[in-house]
Amino acid sequence: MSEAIKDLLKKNHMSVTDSRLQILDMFYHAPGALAHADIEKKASDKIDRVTIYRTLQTFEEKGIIHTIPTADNSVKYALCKDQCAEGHHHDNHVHFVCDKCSKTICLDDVHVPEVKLPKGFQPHQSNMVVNGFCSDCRS
Amino acid sequence: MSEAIKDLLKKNHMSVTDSRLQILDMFYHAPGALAHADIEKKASDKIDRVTIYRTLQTFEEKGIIHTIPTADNSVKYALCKDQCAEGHHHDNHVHFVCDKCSKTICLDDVHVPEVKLPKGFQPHQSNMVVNGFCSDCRS
DNA sequence: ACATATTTGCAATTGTGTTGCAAATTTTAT
DNA sequence: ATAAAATTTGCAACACAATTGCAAATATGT
Repeated sequence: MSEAIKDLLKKNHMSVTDSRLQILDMFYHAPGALAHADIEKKASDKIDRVTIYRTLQTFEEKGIIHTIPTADNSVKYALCKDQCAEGHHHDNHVHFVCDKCSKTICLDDVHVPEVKLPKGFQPHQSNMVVNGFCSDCRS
Repeated sequence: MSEAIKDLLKKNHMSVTDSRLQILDMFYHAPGALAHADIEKKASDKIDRVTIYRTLQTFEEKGIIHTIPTADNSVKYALCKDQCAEGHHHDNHVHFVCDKCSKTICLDDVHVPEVKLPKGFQPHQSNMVVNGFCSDCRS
């Protein structure tokens, strides 16, 4: 099962270690985005807090995961659907945060619409986060 | 000069204090959004860290300022253009963050477009942040 | 299998935000 | 204008999140 994950690490020129395999595996099986705390809790063999921070940072730099700009300023991460270029993300999809179960989901197929900015502004990247009830939680 | 600011405080049933006048004044004269740290630095008569936190929180509850969901998960505040209802914000404008000077600006006239969500998702609120170069910084 | 390079875990440190409480300030009623 | 009541402030202490330096452990390339 973890062969594919190992390959992903190798393809990105990273050493294959237990922590990395375990964390990447979590992302592949998670229902939505993961926060540092989620990973810390779920890790079966305890992984050091610091290692988790460093792993997330490395994954992000390599373009394997991306951070999600939530409205409540908490930090969550999710897999980049298509590999992003190293040091350069290009995922322009909308993110959804459920107000009830607080699951955070990448809507890979919904991409952020363009907006017309006032004169002089030069846009590089747009982020959009929608809050509401997810399909599991709406009554 | 601060008469208008005093009135705003009174209108919202808040005691008129030096810290509040000073902080509100900063917002009225700031070029963009302010972070807690900005206020702490700029305050001429030093205002206690805790007082700043509490003042920002109160202003937000009263609908005088709103938080801005930046992509880097830092917390910034800006004036609500029209008074928001107490405990209920209704500003649906796009925010712009400059990648060079990192000024954060409310684009009051650009409002967040609707997006079509997948089946089952029930949206309540949308936030959009655009990064790029502001009118002062584009070359 | 060994030497080299990378990663990990620990301890210590920094940063951010919160809470309780007494002193100071503001408001309200007189 | 003054005194009592209510609110706000500043300080100390705390809780939690995140970063750094460094030695020990693990992974890689030959």
